[in-house]
Amino acid sequence: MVKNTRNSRPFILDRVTPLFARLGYNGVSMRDLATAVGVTPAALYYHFKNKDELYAEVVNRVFKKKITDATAIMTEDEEPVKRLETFIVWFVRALNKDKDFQKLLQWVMLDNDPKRIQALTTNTFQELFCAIQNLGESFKKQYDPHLLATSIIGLVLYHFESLAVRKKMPGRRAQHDKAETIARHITALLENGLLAH
Amino acid sequence: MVKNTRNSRPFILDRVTPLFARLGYNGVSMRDLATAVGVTPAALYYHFKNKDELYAEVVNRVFKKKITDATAIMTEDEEPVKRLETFIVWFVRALNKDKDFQKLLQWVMLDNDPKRIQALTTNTFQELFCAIQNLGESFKKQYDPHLLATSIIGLVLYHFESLAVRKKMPGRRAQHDKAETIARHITALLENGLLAH
DNA sequence: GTCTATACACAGATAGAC
DNA sequence: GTCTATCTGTGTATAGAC
Repeated sequence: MVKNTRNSRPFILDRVTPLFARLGYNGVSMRDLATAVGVTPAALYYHFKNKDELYAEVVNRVFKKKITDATAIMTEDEEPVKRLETFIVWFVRALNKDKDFQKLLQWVMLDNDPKRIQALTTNTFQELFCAIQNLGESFKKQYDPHLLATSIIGLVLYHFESLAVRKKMPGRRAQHDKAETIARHITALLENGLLAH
Repeated sequence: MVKNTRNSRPFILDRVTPLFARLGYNGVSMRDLATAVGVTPAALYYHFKNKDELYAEVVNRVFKKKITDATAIMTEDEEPVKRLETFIVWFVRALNKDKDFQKLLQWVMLDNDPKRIQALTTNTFQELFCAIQNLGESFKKQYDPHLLATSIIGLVLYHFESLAVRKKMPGRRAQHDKAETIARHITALLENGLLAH
């Protein structure tokens, strides 16, 4: 029987996600998290076995829906160029809108636990990565699919990963933050390259 | 007067760098670091004011020389295409060879301290970033220099940031780890794009 | 210059009252 | 379902012996 629906699992995850996203697993304590939820640490342990499980649920919840959406886009029955463009626009928008998603993606890449990496890869990323690889193959034989998929993802991601540093750079303008501007730049560069005439 | 030269500052930094690189600032304790050096925590506090200073020195030392080398390459008196290619080869090789450099670069991007970000940006990254921006401008007017510089860096970096996850992906081959292969792929993609005929 | 010993705050986690 | 109280380990950091 639920005594206080405000503090059930989804509510806790909502409150806790931004903290993990900003400071990482080792950057926050159960006390910090409890404070953010508005309860005591003991209450957290009623709902989640330990800190690890809480973190895993946060990451899972944030990624699951996004990746499903993305995979749907990638397997649509469109011509390759169109599919690539749709994906880039979706990816840029998702990263721009959901900062927690973007940050957690960054933290997850630095994780050292082989089990967590394995789980995340096979359960979450694999399907999308393969879809991007397949898309890449439909362009030209000259590019290795694995390397091409990596390049595409990195090209998009880094515009957000580097934000804190780039903000301090000379030549920086407000328009560089707009999702549409970034998406258009990436698409053009990826399709035409630097030396197109 | 130096009693034990084995444990002076450079020696400590050497021993401590891989730990910070692998686990991040919050992932290691002064006890861990002292053990890696082969001394007690108290000895560490004789050489460094606190953990913050130790970390700052590690990051600074690892980045300083690399960035100087890179900036030299970027300001050489060569034609743009050649300069870009040289830079990419250098960058890929540096990331491939020095895993600590690569990992610290990743950790630094997740730092939340405005002071540390500011210091690192102006003292370390700015010069190189501007050089890449300038190089980008010599290609075509159609690409925004700031966005283009970001794209080039991200294109290279992500091949290394994503390594742990990509290792578990189907379609992965040993050649994808070779610096030359990665550099050639990135250069080709960047210059010609996906739709070149 | 490095040690032993230790202070003291804070970490994750649990027991048991309500 | 959430609390108070608390255990135990580990965190950063220092004092003072050698």
